[in-house]
Order: sequence, then structure tokens, then C-alpha cells
Amino acid sequence: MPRPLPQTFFARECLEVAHDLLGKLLCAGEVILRISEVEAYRHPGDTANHCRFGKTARNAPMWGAAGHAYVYLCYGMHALLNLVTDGEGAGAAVLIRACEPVVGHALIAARRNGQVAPSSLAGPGKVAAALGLSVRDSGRPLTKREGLYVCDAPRVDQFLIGPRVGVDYATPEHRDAPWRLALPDTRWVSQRKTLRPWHLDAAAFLAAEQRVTRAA
DNA sequence: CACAGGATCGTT
DNA sequence: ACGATCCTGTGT
Repeated sequence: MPRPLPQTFFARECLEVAHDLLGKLLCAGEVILRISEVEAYRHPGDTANHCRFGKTARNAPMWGAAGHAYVYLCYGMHALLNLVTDGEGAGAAVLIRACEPVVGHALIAARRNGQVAPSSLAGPGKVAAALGLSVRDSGRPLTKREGLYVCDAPRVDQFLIGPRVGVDYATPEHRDAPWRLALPDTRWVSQRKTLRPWHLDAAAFLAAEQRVTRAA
């Protein structure tokens, strides 16, 4: 049986963790999903970040230690799953936007209108629904062999990048930042049109974007 | 396949 | 008021 990734995996810079999460396995009870699309919500200076106005009851888990879930309700009806990164007090997390089904198709279908197709797992609200998560799960640790946890899988070198979805309220710099990452060659992604291939290696991408962070 | 519109509620 | 959204219906 797979073993949960340790807290040290999550306790790194948000965008680096976001890239590393592509292809990893998300496990919750009888369901296992392969992560195919993520978004990085970085330091509090990121004006798209829920932590941009400081600590509140809702976003408290995001300000805590890495390796915990931050689940919140969007548009009054959708639970969205984030994995907290960086160090305590950073206020950074990775939003899980899409996954491929691996194990538990019947249960996934039952939670997703009876269907398991790309359109039923591409979108952050759909992923949380397929995993059976709700806002009650916010703040739970990701490092125990129970509840929700992440298992290792090979790191991907080829990936797509693009702007994050639905953050028009942020400053232009953060609205346009390519902090949305996805697997190439999979149908299990949302909003593919605004994604483009990154042709250099991952280290070059991370180095360029870390520079943006430091300048901000 | 692309778009428009409604659902629905915690947070600010 | 307003979302880090989804589903359904309509029209190509």
C-alpha cells in the first residue's frame, strides 16, 4: 500500500510544490485520483490569494503549517480543495483544479451524477465532490494514512502553464501570472484554451517565477 | 462546441 | 454585494 508524502514535501515554496504535485496521487478512502491541474496561490503579496486581507476564521488553515487541507465554499455551493505549502505564517497553498480517475470509479460516479468522464473531474469543485470533501475537512492534516493524503509518483518534466482562472479582481501582474500548471497530453484538464506548453525545463520556469516573487 | 443564465451562502 | 464554480439549456 502507498505511503503518504511527508510534511517536508509540502513545506517548500508554493510554485515548486505545485509543479511537483502534477502526477501525484490524491487518496481519500476508496478513491484515488491522479492530479492533472493545479494553481499556486503564493505569498500574501499575491493579490489573488485568499490571505491578501489577513487572517480570518475561513482562511486560518492556510496560515498554519504546511501539509494541511484548506477547503472553502465557493459561490455558496462548491467545496474547493487547497493543499497548504511553505512555512507557518506564509499563507500559501495549491488549489487542485483537475484530476484523472485511478481507483474507485463506481464511488466517483455516484458522487458525480453517475458519470466518470473528463468533464466530470475537470474543475476544482468537481474534484472535491469526487473525493467526498466538504468545508468540514478544512484544516485536516494530509500526512496520516487515513482521511485525505498524497502519495508519490514520478515527477513530470513536460507541462502546460497559463494564467489562473477567475481572478480578474487581482492586480494585472498577479492576474496574468502563469501560476496555473497542468499535465500535457491528457483530456482531464479544465479551460485548456488558456494553457500553453512550457518548452524549457521545469527548473528554468521555477527560477524565472521565483524572481518575480522576490521582486514583488 | 460555445455561450448564457440561474443556483446559493459564507465572507467581507 | 460578491465570488479561485457548476449545471442545464439553447444554438451552431
